[in-house]
Amino acid sequence: MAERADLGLRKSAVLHAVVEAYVRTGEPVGSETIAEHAGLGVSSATIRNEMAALEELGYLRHPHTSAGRIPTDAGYRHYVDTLPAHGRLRDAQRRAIATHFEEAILDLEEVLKGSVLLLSRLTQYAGLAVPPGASDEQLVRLELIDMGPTLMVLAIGQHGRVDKQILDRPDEIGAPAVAAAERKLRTLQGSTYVDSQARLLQMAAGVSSDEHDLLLMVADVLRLATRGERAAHVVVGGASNLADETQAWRRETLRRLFETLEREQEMLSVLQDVAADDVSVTIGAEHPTTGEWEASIVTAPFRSGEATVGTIGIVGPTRMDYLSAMASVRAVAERLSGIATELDQ
Amino acid sequence: MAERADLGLRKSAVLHAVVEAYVRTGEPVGSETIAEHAGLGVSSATIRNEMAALEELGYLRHPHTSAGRIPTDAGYRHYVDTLPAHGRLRDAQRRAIATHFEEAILDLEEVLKGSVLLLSRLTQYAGLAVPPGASDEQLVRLELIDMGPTLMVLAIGQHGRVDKQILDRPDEIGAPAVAAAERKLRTLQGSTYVDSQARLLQMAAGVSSDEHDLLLMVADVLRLATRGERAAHVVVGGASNLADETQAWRRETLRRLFETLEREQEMLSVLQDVAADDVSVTIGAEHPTTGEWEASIVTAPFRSGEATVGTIGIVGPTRMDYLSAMASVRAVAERLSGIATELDQ
DNA sequence: ATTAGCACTCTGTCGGCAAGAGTGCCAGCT
DNA sequence: AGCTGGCACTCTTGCCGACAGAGTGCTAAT
Repeated sequence: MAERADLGLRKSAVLHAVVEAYVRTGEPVGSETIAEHAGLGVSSATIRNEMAALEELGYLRHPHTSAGRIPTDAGYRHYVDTLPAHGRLRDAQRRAIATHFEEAILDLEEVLKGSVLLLSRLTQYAGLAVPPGASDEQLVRLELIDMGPTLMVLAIGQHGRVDKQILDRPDEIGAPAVAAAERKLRTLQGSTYVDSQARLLQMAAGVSSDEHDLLLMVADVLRLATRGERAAHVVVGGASNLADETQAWRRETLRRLFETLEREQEMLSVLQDVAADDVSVTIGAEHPTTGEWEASIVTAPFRSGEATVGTIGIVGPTRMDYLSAMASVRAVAERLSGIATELDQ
Repeated sequence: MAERADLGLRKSAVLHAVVEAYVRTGEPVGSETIAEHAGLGVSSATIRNEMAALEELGYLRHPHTSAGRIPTDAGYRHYVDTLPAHGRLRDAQRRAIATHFEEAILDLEEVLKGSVLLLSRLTQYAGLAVPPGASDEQLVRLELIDMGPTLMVLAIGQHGRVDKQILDRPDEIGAPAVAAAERKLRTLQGSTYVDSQARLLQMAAGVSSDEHDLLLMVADVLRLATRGERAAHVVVGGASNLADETQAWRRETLRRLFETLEREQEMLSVLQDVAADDVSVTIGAEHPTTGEWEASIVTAPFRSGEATVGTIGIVGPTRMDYLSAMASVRAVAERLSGIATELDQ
């Protein structure tokens, strides 16, 4: 962020004006426009000089000799980093959020689905969320259900999460081994997912090979529920907004974007890369994946008490209304923190 | 299908040739092309006459005076209805299907997700599926779990389906009522979803108002699991294929298509409208929704024994390779029938 | 340091024109 | 009676050149 100081007040103001005009119109913006509407009290020639300097610094670029300027990813970055204050929501948006969170809260997973859709409506981009893992949640149930040819591991958490996994049942494992394992599992009800996982590994050490295998499988289900592949899936909503014709994506880019949105694994790793302590913005080529999409991601963590438990945000074109997107994401994340904290009482 | 006879062999052959050429190239096809490549042994002038007649009948249309012909929805319909035989899969496709179904089958829901992706890869369109409801499945578990401020209804079916619903717990319902309801629920384990539902309604008649409400809520969870909104959700996969640039959709149409694909309810009702006993094709304006999309849907039911339990298929542009799509959908549906039947033993 | 002025460059659009594709129809042939 | 070759006609597409418009970059003056 050394550039911020280097840039000087007026250059910064010009950059802001260019970003805002370009985001609004989608057209490259010329010096005249800025001179007239940005209220800087200087002529277009001066703006031209500033713009040339900003281009030299890598914040703006030129589609061709005689077109206006477009912000580069670095330009958007500087813009975002120097936004004077938190964006304000429009009244309608504020009301939409208030209304949305009026309903009774029962199931955090459902709330997240709804919140992602809410964000997609507020911003006209696509909403994303990573739900909490179950680490510190207590197990209300942990069962191994004998379903004949298969076994089902069933874990229910204190806040209503249900994880199931159907396992192939190796022929050599008989009902007694299952029953024995099942008895051990019952003793874990009431402890947390992480503790249970550890205790399962201990238990598995001192038992018959059949039972040993079963306990390890159960431990694995808990592992998946606490983090990683299965439990921490990604909730996507309102992706169709991205196909809107006002978004300037080429067809091929759009296809790749949708393709990745379908792959939970990949989305998860991207979101883990970009997540931060506060509202965080990742612009275009700042991350390989968003670079490929010519897209930006705005995320914010939500917390239960002090601990970050999940992430929510949006993905949209680099030509994004960052101020409004950040305000919406921040507002929704705050509400979610409230809900998550309350549910964890 | 009266038109089929009316049409005459040669007209039909011309229509087939036009459809196939258009599907292959995406360009309006002229009489010359057909005369040269369709092997009908007549001149282009004759083809022109036939084409004019087909246009008169509403099977072909003309983008403008001097362009080739494009099939109308009715043209595709006739083409599909008069396809001489079942399409054959290419060896690579056959192998892809065989490989895909080699894995151990544990969970029908997982199998469906995989099958939908398989179909989307085989056809380059988007895969769709409606999973079975639970009507005749037996309940392995039916529980009402007291989670403090909320209650969770949990139903587990014999084939591994898990339905949960978190309920708001009205203040006036105390632990005794929950425990009493819970005892009644246990007696239902082993009966089918539909039977249990009926018996719950009977039970609810003769008990205290608190318990009455609880039992009705549980019955409602079972109702949703057997049909309708919640249980019979729609599995979608490979939707990004539809954004491929070779598909001629306008941006706005594409957006609407994606938007609807996100709405399970709407998709479900569309799929229920178009489903039939065998491989079924719905072309463009034959259904309001597919009409709006300029798309076609190919579906086939899959069965357990004799009973149809679910639907699988694809959605793609009306300019679709119907023969190959039908062959793929048929092949996958047959495999699924095998799996569903086996799981139901 | 700023600005007015101006030459320059590049895009986008429009009209015209030629080539090409494909039709529709007619007259003659089998 | 049905098919076909021939031909005029129509419409699209691509291309060219011209032109207006937008916006820049530079220079000289303040």
